[in-house]
Amino acid sequence: MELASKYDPRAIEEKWYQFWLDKKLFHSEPDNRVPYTIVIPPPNVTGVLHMGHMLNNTIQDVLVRRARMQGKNACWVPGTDHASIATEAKVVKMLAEKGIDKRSLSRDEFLKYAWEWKEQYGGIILKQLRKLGASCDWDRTAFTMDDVRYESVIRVFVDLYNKGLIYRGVRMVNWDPQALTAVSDEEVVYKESHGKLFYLRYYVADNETSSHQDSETARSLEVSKSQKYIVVATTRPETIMGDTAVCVHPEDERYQWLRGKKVIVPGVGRVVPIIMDEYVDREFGTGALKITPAHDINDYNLGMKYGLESIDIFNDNGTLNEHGGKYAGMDRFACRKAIMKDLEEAGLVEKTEDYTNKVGHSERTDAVIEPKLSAQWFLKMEGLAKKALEVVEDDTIRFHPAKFKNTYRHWLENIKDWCISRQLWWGHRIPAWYLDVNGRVETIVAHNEDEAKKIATEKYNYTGALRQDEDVLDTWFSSWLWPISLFDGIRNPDNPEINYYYPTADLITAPDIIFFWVARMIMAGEEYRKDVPFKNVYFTGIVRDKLGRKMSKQLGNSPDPIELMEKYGADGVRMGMLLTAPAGNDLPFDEAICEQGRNFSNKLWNALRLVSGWQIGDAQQSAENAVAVQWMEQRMAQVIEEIEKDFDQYRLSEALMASYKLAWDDFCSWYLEMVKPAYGTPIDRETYDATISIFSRLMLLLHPFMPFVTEEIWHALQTIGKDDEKAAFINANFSIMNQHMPTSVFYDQRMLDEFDTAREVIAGVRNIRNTRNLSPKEALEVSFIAVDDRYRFANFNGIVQKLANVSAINEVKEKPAGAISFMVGTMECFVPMPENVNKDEELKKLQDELKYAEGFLNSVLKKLSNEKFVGGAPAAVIEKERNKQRDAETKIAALKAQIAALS
RNA sequence: GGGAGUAUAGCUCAGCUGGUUCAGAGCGCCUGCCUUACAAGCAGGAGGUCACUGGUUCGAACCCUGUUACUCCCACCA
Repeated sequence: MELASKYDPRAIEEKWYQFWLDKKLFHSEPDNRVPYTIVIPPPNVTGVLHMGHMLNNTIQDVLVRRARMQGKNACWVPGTDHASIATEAKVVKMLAEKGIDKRSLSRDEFLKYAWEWKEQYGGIILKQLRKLGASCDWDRTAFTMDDVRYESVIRVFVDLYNKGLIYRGVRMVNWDPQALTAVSDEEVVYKESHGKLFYLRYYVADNETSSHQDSETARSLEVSKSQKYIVVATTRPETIMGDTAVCVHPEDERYQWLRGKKVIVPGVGRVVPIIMDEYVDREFGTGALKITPAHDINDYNLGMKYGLESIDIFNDNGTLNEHGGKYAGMDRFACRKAIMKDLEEAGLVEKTEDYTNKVGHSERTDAVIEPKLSAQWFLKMEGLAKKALEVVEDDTIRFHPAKFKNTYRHWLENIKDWCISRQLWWGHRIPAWYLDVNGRVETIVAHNEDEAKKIATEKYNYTGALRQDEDVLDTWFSSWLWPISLFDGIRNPDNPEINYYYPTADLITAPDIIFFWVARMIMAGEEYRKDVPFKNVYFTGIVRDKLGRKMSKQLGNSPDPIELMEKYGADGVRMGMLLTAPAGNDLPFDEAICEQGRNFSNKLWNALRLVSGWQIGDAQQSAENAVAVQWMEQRMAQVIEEIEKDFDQYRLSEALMASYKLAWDDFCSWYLEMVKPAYGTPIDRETYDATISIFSRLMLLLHPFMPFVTEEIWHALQTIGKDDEKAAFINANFSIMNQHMPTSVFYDQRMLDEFDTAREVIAGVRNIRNTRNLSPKEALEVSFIAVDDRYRFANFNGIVQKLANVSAINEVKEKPAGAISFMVGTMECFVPMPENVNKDEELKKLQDELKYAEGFLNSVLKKLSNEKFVGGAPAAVIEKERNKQRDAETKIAALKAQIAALS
């Protein structure tokens, strides 16, 4: 059968993926083999594949495929994440486009829309992963909100609550007054904004009784201009209604006189204490800070520390509430203007400056974020963090690259309790119910409403309606259970699956979620399995564009992965990504590198074309071919050893590069050229079989990286020249996927060294041809003087003759007259060519070489004459230096002789 | 502001325990080739003061000091 000269991945990739699915080759069930488990970092259920996924999943697939071929029971579990914030935002937007306001819907109505959305768009990304060749066990596909996972989350919440690790508390959240929801820190974007810095006078209240006076009296005090005051700088004068203290640095000499005093909030008349705390930056403004505990996170912390009152002056929509006094009902920004006007008039403003600072805006609505106190659920971190840190510190879990240990440690040592509630509807609703008993609100945490009702009856003798908490859990509160919940290890902690597959082997993820996800999975693992969730964490880099910018939708600098795969083939794109992606390094993505991958597929394809065209003759194997096969075997064993080492250290790009060079350079450029029969002549059976075998094993080595082209070629090689057996072979489930990965074996280093010499001789001859414009068809002669057995290459004589088109190779004692020379180690090689020798050129070349050799010898001699070196360096090192000396001396003598002969 | 990291060829990176002729690889570039598998190819070649500075050592790309530049993470200044 004729093969096209260009490899076309499209049909081939589709064919084999379907084949693998049909034969259920990705499916895993517990058995006697060693398990190798990877759980996918679940992408957002409504997301689409981007370059980050491509990288991440390619790496997972490489590891899984390799493990499978190593005879392990490989199981890669796919799934998606409900991604509460992102998904809810998308649904809200979709509804808005239809003219539906989320606030007009009931929770159930909204969730119905959300589920519809999920059914429609959910899982697109998993389909896309198939194009990439991902060998996931699709039968196990999970979703963080499917029944098993939902129930697992609820159980864990109840369990942790009962253990006293979950509590409800008040915390400052980022409030979006437009969307009327709290948003996470990640959804706040800080923007430079030009505002003003207002300097306000806070008069000292001398009369101690003034703190109990009504505001009328206070206001009359305030107009008494004879009194002293302190000036406070603020960007947000509208919040002074919530001021409950003024803070200065305890060592600030300017304000020592205020120690223990009280001041009057301008325009408000409230008398508040002066407090002293080192938090204050003396350099900023006037070194005095007004404290508004309800509306600033730092003020809130100081308020807690000094037991200050917290006065919330805003409504949820950003207008002032009843605490705003005359400004009540006014928008916060309108209020800012109004209040400044009033203060100016009252003479309470010292000055106003232009000021640029960063103001948090909501990523979604662009509204200015208002810090707001609200009740939230928290998970205590202390005990969990301690264990999670230990297992990484003692290398029970290894990070690749290890530098991320530092980041991890730093975070865990400064960890705060985890706020696990979110004011959203899409997610796992918090299983807490409230009831009023004798005017008090009681909380019941239960697995479901029925259980809650039962508890209400038993504990409080209450049979009325229960009110469930409106919030849902942070998305990470389900993903942290992922390695356990995927195998139902929360609900059924002793089931055969969890016992077999857990702990998983490797986790492949991006470093930006080391805290959100990695650390928390480790905590959950320790808490619910008393064991780590994985043994290695491979941190991928971030995919950037050529200019080093992060890929993003806004910039439009992200190529569409599907289009890329159509252009270069999935194998080409996989290889392109892996070649530039050492662990933990950012990856400046350039389409050109996928081209390299495509070219490589094509190279392999053409090697198949070559081999499949060979006719087999009756001749005995020639000595040259026998040597070629032997050498290729040695070389392959050597590279396999390298590859194994690379994989052990998770250096995937190095492993791929080594395989690439083995296939392209050693196999195609050298080996195939060595054994390739002349046009029209057959090849001997022995060499042919060896070539098929080597080629096949090469495909095995490459298969984890380039699954499609290797399966195609491997199949072709097994059935080459046996068209009638092809169908049966395919039906028999034979796949490269379940072949055994070649392992390293002993190899003969001397043979490899000898070939290197031969290769240099070949290169030397080719170079002479090249520089002198000699046709490759014109056979040349080579002679050499070998003073050192290390540089003999007798076994490769025939090969040198074939590849360099040399008619004869002679060992000589003296340099032949009229020859061009070159050196390989200490061996002098000559190509007799009297008519072509340019004496001056030759002389210059030789003299340059001599100069270098002499310089080199000098440095070696210097070392060897240094007593401290001879005394201090290891014997092996000294021996090496002696060898260098001998080699250099030999070479210098040879060069001098040549120079003498020429001149 | 706190923490971590990086700096080697035009680009992206290796260089492991300081010691081979150590200054490497891939891509790119240059030259010559449509040589019966492959121009998505073949052969050959040029490219670097290992950021800078001082030190340790018989010996430094590698260890230490400082400087500079960049990157990332965390916190965020009224």
